[in-house]
Amino acid sequence: MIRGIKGVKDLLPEETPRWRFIEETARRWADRYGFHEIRIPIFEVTTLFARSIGASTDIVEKEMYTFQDRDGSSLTLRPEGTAGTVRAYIEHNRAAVPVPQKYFYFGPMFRHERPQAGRLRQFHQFGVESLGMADPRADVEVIALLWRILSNLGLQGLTLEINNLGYPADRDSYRPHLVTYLRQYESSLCANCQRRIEANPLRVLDCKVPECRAMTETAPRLADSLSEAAQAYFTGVLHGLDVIHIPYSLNHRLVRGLDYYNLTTFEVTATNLGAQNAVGAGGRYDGLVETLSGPPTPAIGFAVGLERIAMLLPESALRTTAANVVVYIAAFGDQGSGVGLSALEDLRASGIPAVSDFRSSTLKSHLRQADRLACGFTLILGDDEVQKGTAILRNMVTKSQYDLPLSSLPVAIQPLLRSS
RNA sequence: GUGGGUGUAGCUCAGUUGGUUAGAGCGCCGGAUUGUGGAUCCGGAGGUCGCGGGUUCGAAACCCGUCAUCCACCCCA
Repeated sequence: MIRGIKGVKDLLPEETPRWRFIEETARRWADRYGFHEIRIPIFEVTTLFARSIGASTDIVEKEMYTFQDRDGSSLTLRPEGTAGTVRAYIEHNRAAVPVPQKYFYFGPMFRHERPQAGRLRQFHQFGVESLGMADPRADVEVIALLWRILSNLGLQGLTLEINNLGYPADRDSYRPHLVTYLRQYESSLCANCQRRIEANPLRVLDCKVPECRAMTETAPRLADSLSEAAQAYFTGVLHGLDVIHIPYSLNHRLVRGLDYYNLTTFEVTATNLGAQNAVGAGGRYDGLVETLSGPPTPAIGFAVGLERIAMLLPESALRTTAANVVVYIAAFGDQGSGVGLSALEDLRASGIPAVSDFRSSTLKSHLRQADRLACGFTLILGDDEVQKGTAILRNMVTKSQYDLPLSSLPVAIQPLLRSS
């Protein structure tokens, strides 16, 4: 048996309704906030990701699906959506379009990680990117959209955490202070964090090991090294969130894993998600467009993990939207089978959903299938009916039956379906 | 990449210190009802015990290896 690839899942028909519900909700809110859909390729030139995400990040160092094209160039399955979106923004000179460029996207992302609860190798994200506006209200707009979508889906136990990473210059002046502090207590940090002191000291703040947490509790804070401009900007964002009543909590430890973030960063976490508890996250990335050789462009965005949302989505959220009435065609016998095929087609042509199971040859098995398929009505069509030029419509709930003329089936059936 | 758990029927799982023919519930098929579904009753089908080796008179069980899967570390959505 050929199996699917490790960490890559099939979504069977039983689960696609909840995915459609999530996608439709996200689309609806994105539309209300003035974001427009963009569809970008699932693979790009490798250097795009290396330059945007950061060459020393885990994603780029050991998690990308990279392969050689036939001409020898290096391509990579996208591990996230921002890089490609920004590439498209630059390539199509969207900076010249005189309105804010606000995009959203859906799609699969690929990272070679060890699968576990809430983590797959092919997973799906919904994300938005707001390009061109260096205004705290743009941050508020993006965060509000994220919060509205998750709240509207009925997800419970969510927390919005937010932090200010400041400008690159702020972090440059802060980093030596932090490193000096960490060096003092190097021996009591976990092995990982000892390595991080050189590679990425800010990530030590995000470590979950209790000893490291205790150590960093009294570490110098980035917040104290921030420039006035960065502090003023962040104050503007928080004020905006207050004004529109989006609940948040400050988390000075919140450091994102991608290099391109600055100023506002945020993350929504959920209880009941296991170890991978981030549902969605994002932040401002004012330098990225320039890094990729585009014009200076402020920007902010987020991405949410659709698998994680699907895990959290309460069953009650999938309110059974009054399903279409489906007619089951129970056609059997030499003549009934043939007439049944045209009855199916006639109903469908007039907009009535109709199904049948062609394996069934007796009325009994047909009715059983109609029941399993939860069809509201069954059209019984055997040789006797064909002789009389009629068909019997059975209401599967009330069990009442009506004789209908075969010659005008769709017309005769309509009012009976509606009255149910 | 590292660590741990679990692999027995379509599904969820039992299976005694190693001992006859490997079980249950649900599901499936058929009959009671030869043209009327769900409920009930009766009957039936369905298993290379993940795979490969080893120990043993004898292995689903013990040992080694391997694969798959889940969870955690790490990392992240």
